Amino acid sequence: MSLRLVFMGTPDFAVPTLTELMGQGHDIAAVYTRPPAQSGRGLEMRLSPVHRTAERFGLPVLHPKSLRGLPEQVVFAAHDADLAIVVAYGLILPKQLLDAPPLGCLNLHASLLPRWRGAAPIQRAVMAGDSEAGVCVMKMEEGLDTGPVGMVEAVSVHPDMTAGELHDRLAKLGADLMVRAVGAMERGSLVFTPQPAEGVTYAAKLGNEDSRIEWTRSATDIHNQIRGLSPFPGAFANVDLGRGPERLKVLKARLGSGFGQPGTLLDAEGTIACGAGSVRLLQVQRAGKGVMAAEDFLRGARLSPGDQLAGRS
RNA sequence: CGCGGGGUGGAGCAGCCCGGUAGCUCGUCAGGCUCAUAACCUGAAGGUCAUCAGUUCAAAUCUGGUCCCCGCAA
Repeated sequence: MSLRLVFMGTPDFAVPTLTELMGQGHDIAAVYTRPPAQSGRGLEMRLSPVHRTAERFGLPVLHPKSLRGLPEQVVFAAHDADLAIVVAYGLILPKQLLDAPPLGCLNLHASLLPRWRGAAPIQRAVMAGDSEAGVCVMKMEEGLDTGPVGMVEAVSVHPDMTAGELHDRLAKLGADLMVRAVGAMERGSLVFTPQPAEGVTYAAKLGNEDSRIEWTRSATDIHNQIRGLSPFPGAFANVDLGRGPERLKVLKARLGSGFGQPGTLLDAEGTIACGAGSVRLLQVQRAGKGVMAAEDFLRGARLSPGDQLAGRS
């Protein structure tokens, strides 16, 4: 009545799927995740979210650095799984491994394929201002997110929705979708449809420059950038409050109504002029400080309408 | 020991370098003005300046320890 699975995943996004599959009573032979790494303040070794979840369930956890080597493939084959479930794992699966389970490998991807193949589909979708997003379950092949799609679920994206909100929504929806897909797989009733050749886009990994706010861009672009990067890693602007440039993360904003010289504070409510239009800050965070409402920031920063965020000059 | 910022009335900050009456912008409460108000005027309450120890006649301010929060980097 249940399948023998191998689960492969790393970040928070993958956790609900693992939890749901457990809840369905599937036999999870092993959980693969990225190896613990030094991260965070103090560079402590940290386990991935999936790693911690798997340990809580008492599941065996494997975290090889790579799956290319023959020994790893032998270990993988020895799990004798019917099917492998891959959700934001972060390692490339070589062909031998993809072919190992009788039912193959299913991947949960957070976009409406073929749009946004790749590393950061949720953020890229929001940053691009997409009004629709979703999750897909596809059968994995060698190419990057190119496999035929078995199930899709779409959601509309509200104009002020953040990537974080969409992420949580899709993680839950995706978990549900994957459970249904696995069930259908078990009954042999899951039909895969090749991805259309049209409409392919790639969601490149987020780089440092992606999070810098350039006030000369249009208000819409900036607003999309802000919500696409919220709450992590956060879009930021360099501001000068009299002690040299410092980082101001903008976690939440909405489109404003004024206009003016890009980068100028227009009113006491925190409206900043952009290249076209303006955005009104709602929630910000100064370097070293906690998240605060824009009005609190303005009070402490002693800025007044007409000031340039980046400083005089 | 990766680099760095910070903990000051309910909120956000200043004061610290050059020790000696607790300040600013708000919020709260009371009263006033007003047809009315989130506006304006007047007044009030509210702080062991994270914590422990040290230096000193005197510490928010200098020194050392501890706890907590956060930015960068990864």
